[in-house]
Amino acid sequence: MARTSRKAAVDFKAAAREWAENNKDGRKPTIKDVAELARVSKKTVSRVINNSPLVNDATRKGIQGLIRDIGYQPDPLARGLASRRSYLVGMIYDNPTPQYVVNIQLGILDVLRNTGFELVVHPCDRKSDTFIEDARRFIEVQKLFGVILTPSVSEDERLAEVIRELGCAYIRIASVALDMERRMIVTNDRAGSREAARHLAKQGHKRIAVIAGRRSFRSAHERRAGFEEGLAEYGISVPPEYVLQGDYTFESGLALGSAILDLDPAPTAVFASNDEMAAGVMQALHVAGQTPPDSLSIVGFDDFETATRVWPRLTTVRTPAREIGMLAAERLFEFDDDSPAAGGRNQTTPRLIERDSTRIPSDLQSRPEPESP
Amino acid sequence: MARTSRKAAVDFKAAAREWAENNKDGRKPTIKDVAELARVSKKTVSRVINNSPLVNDATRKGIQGLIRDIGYQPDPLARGLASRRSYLVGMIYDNPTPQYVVNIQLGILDVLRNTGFELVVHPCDRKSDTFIEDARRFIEVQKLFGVILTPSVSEDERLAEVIRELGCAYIRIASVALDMERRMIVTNDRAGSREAARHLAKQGHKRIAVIAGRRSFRSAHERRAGFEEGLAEYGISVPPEYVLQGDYTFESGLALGSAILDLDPAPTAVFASNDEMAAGVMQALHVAGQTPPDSLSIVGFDDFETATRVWPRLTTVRTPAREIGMLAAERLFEFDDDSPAAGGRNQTTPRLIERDSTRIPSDLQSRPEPESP
DNA sequence: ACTCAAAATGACACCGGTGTCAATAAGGCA
DNA sequence: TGCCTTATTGACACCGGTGTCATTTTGAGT
Repeated sequence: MARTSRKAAVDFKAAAREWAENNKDGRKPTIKDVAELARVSKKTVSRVINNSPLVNDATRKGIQGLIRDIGYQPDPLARGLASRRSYLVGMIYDNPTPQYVVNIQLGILDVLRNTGFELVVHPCDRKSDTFIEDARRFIEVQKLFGVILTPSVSEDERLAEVIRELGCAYIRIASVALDMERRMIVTNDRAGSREAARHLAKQGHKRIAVIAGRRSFRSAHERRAGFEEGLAEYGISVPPEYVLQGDYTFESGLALGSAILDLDPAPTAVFASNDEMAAGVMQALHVAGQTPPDSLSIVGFDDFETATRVWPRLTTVRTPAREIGMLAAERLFEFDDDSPAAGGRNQTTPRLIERDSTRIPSDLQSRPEPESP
Repeated sequence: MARTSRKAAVDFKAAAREWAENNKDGRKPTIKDVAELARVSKKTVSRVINNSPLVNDATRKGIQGLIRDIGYQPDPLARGLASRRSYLVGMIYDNPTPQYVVNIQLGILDVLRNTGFELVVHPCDRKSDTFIEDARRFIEVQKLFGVILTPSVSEDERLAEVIRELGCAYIRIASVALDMERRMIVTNDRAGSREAARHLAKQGHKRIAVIAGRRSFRSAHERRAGFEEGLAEYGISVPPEYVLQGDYTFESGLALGSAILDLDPAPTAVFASNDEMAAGVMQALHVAGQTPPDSLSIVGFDDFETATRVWPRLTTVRTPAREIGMLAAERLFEFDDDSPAAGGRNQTTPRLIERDSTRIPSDLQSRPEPESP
C-alpha cells in the first residue's frame, strides 16, 4: 500500500461521507470544515487551494478529492481580504460602441469562465477631470486583481502610470505598442487599412478620399497611415483636399459623405476609418439619390454588425474584438510571469472582408488594371 | 457653546491634521484609524458608515467630516466578509444583442456610480443544462448584493426561484409582469406594437404581414399580440399566411423578407418584431431590386442603432434600454423596503419613432383614409 | 436628588481566509 | 547511528470590517 503521509492515513472518502451526514442543514463548508475532516490545518488546505508546491502529493490529492466531494468553494471575499487582492478583473473603457464593448467583454469572459474570477465593468470619461482619480479609487478600493484597458483610455499614459503605482496587473489594448510588449494587445490597424488600400488600388481606383477618425485616437493615425502606405505601393497618393476629418461617429460620416459629393474632381472611392462613418457616407449617398457603389466605392473598418446591415453591404476590415478580449485576459494572468515560456500571442491582424460596397470605378470600362507593386 | 457629546469634545479637524502629519508614508486609513482619531470605538464608526440611526448627531457629523478629510473608504471585501453580502450587483443576461446589453449596463452604472457598488456581468446560456447551477454559484459564492435579470433569462422561473431561495435581491426586466410588481421592470411591448399597428393602419395599409420573434421569448408574444390588437381597432386582421415565424435574427429577417415577396396577394406593409429582422427584410427587398417603402412599408421594434443606419431609416418602436437599466438598479436598492413610499416607477412604455420606412400604400392615390377607431 | 426607560457607545468574538515563522518529519551522508 | 538539509505541516496573529450584547449616559418624570 502506497504511503500517503507520515501520520495515520486519513480516509478522505469516509470524511466526505461524514460531512454529508452531519450537514443535513446544508451549511456551506468553509476551509475549517475541510481541514477538520482531512485532519490537517487550515493552512495546508489553503496551500492546496492555491496550488502551493509545498504540499505532499498524497495529501494534496486527498484534500482535492475531499473538496470536490463536499463541494467546498473558497470565499473570494475572505481570500481577498487576507491577501489584499480580490478575484475581480476590471474592464475600463470609454468608447461605448456597443459592438466593441460587448465583444471584448465576451472574449474576456470566455477566458474567465470557471476560473473563479469575475469581470467588473467600469466605463469612464476621459474628458472628466476626475476620471483618473475615479479609476484609481476603483482599482485600489476593490483591490482588483487586474484591469484591461480598451481604446481610447488605454492610450492614456497618466492612467497607466497610476495603475503601475498601485502595483496592479494590467493589459492595454491599442493599435500600437505603447508599453512593454507583455502589457499590450496590439491590433495591427495599420496592416488592416493597408489591405483596404490595396483592395481599392487593385480595383483600379486612383482618386480616393479618406475620412479620418478622431484625432485624439491613435487608431485614427494608424488607420490613415496604413491606408496611405497601401496606396503608395501602387503609386497613389491622397491629396490634402481628399482627406476629411471625421470623429468616428455616424453623424460625422453622414456630413462628410455629402461633402465628398461636392469634391471636384470627384473621388471614385472613399476609405472611412470605421464602419459607423462608412455607414454615414453611404446614407449620404442614398439621400442624394445615388446608389453606391456605382459612383463611389466605400470601405470601412471594424466589421461590426452595421457593416452587414446596410445596403450595399460594406467591404470592411475586420477587427476580431472577441478574440482580442480573450488574448487580453490570457495575458493578464501571465502578468507576473517572467519566464520566457510565458507571453503568448499579443498581436492580432485585422483582415479585409470583401462585400458589396466596392467595385471597379465606373470610368474604367471592362476590367481593372491590376498594376501590382 | 453647543454640547456635542458627553465626553470631552474631540476636535475632529485637529484629528484630521494629526493624521496627515503622521501618515507620511501614505497608508490608507482603516476603520481603526478613524476610530482612534475620533476617540470612539470601531463600532461607532461602523455605525456612521452604515447610516445607523443609533448615533448621536454631533458624533456622526464629526466622524463624517473626519472620514472625508482623511479620505477613508471602507474596504468592500472586509465589509462583505463580515456582513455576508458583497457590494457587487450582478447582471445576468443571455441575449447578447450588443445594443441592448451595453445600454442596460450603462443605465445600471448610471445609478451605481458613487454608491460603492460595482457591476459584475454574467452572460449565460439558457440551453446549457448547468446554467442555473452556474448562476447559483455565481450569486452564492460572490455573495451578491443583488442581481438584475434581462430578457430572456429573466423569464426563467426556475432561476428566479433559486435566487429567491438564496435570499438575494433581484429585479427582472421583461415585457410582462412575471413576478411581484416590485421585483419587475416591465417594458410595455404590447403598447408599443399597438402604436406601430395604428401607425400603419392610419396610413391606410390593409394587407399587413407580421414577422414574429422567437417563440420562447415572451416579448415575441407581446409584440405580436399588441400589434394585432392595434390593427383590430381599425378592423384589420392578419390572416395566418401573413404571419411568418422569425427568431429575432437578422438572418431570419432576410430569409423571411424574400418569403414575403412571394406572398399573393402581396402585403403592403410588414411589422418585424425587432429591428434586426426588419433590417433583414429591408435587405431582402434591396436584393430583389426593390426600393422600400415603395411597395412595402416596414416597421421594426427596439430602435437600436441599426434602425438609423439602414436606408431608408427604419420606422420603429423605441425601447429605452438605458432608462430600463436605471430603473432596474433603482428598484434593486429598494428591494427590502416595504414602506408604501418605496416602489418608484417600474414600467416603461416604448414609443413609436416615425422615420422613412413606412408610407401610404402605393395603391392609395393621394391621401390615406384615417378611419379613426 | 432619585428612578428608570431610552439613547449612545463600547468590548469582544467572529467572518473565512492568508502570511510568517516555528516545529516536525524524512532522506542523504559521514 | 548521528547530523544536517530539505520537505511538510501547523500555530497563531491578522486582514478590516460587522453582530451581539453589555455598559454607560442622558433626560424625563416624581
